[in-house]
Amino acid sequence: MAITAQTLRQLPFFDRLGEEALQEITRHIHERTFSPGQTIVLEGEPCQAAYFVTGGVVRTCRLSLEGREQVLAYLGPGQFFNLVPVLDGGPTLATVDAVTEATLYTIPCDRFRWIVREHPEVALAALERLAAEVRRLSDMVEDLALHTVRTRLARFLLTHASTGLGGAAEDGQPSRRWTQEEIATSIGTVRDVVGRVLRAFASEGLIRRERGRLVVVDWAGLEREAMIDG
Amino acid sequence: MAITAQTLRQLPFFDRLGEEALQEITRHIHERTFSPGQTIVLEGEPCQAAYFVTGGVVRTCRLSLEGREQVLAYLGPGQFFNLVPVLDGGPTLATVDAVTEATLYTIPCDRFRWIVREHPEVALAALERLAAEVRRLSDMVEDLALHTVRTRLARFLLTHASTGLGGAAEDGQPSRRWTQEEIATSIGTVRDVVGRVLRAFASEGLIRRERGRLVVVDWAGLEREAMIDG
DNA sequence: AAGGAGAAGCGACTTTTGTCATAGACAGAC
DNA sequence: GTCTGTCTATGACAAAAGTCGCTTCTCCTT
Repeated sequence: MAITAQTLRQLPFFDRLGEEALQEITRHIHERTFSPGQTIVLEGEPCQAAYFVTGGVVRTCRLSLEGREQVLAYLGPGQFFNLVPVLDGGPTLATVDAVTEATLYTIPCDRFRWIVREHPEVALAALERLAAEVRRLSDMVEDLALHTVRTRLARFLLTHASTGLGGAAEDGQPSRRWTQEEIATSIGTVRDVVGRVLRAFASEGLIRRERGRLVVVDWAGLEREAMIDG
Repeated sequence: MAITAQTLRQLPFFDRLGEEALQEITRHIHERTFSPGQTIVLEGEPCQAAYFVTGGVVRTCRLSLEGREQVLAYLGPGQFFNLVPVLDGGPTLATVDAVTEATLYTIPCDRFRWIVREHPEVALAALERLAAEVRRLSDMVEDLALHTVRTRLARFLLTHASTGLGGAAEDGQPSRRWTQEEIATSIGTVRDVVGRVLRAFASEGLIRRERGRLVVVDWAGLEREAMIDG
């Protein structure tokens, strides 16, 4: 598929640019496709390019020497990664791999830096995005440092299950189906512990588990576990 | 002390601005002083202003309902806080209080936003700063999610003790003296545990403890505990 | 329909972390 | 000096988190 100024304009970052600028940028963008599980960039490597997700889902994560991993974010269409290393020229911040089949637009590092310098609108868009990132990460730090796995799991359930979690939810929202392993790497623990706490929640009547799906039964109760306000 | 274009120019963010712009900005900046322990901004409040530290040390932290706290950063002269809420207009991200007597320059929110929009140099400086912040926070998340207290404490010692920790270090660097409580809130645990692990390190000959000061004895050994590389 | 791979269930056990209670050490205030 | 408040030492204990081993379930492939 050809990359045109039209397709570019649909992305954040570029939605406020003029026609000529878009034309110019178009020449430096390439589209790449990755299959599930494939690694896109590796933590610690020198920064090569900036990436836009245009289709599918990718995740950024950190891994420890013992093989445990911590997911920093799941990213879908319209979202961006590698912004930090592109801006500061440092090594890649986290490993990114494709969760589903994913298509990405890539822009070489120096080219993107040039765009940011030449087009204040883009710089402002980048600021917004980084600010959001700082917010998210601060919340993660607080969660990990100050709350138990039980609390973190309750919060995860509240934010990821509208009414049911996994498969098509009852309200029609086809929310993603999460494995215990995925939940574990999102909230900073291991699969077994997630399973144990889910069992506890189920036996306390907070959630129901049917055919591998999780359904929130007692929303208020879960909120209590999540210690929303006080 | 009057705030002049000269004093402003010594700060990051403004060091690349022209004379007239600085003059203009000067009119909107106020200086305030805080005494140790005093709260400067409170997490969750609507954003009032952007702050520059010009003297002393402040810290940003999050607190839990149980009274535990997690320090996100210690900031000294030349450093900035409240950048995120100023940019995105959201609530204040973390509580900030003065560690020592501290003097700050404050710029009203909307005024700073205006400066960022009008002066791309400032926007770029802000990008740099946010990028650094994202890096730091990502590291914290990894540490908290994937490493034990023992490992985190070893890392803390390595990064905060050039050769000795607390009081004037042997190499002349008058590195700050840390209480166990402060260490605990920095690495996401509680005082008692820090004390316990320090005792362990001491009995294993990794550090020495003299008159309330900590001295790294076996740097390589500590690096092993910190799991630097593999 | 059988086989297999990935996911989940579950119990026993270990380690790590957090809590509590109490005592000592030390520095500065008066 | 004595007092007082902050910091530290230390052990006993409780709770949370992580590890292991093995079973069971499900869905997909052949």
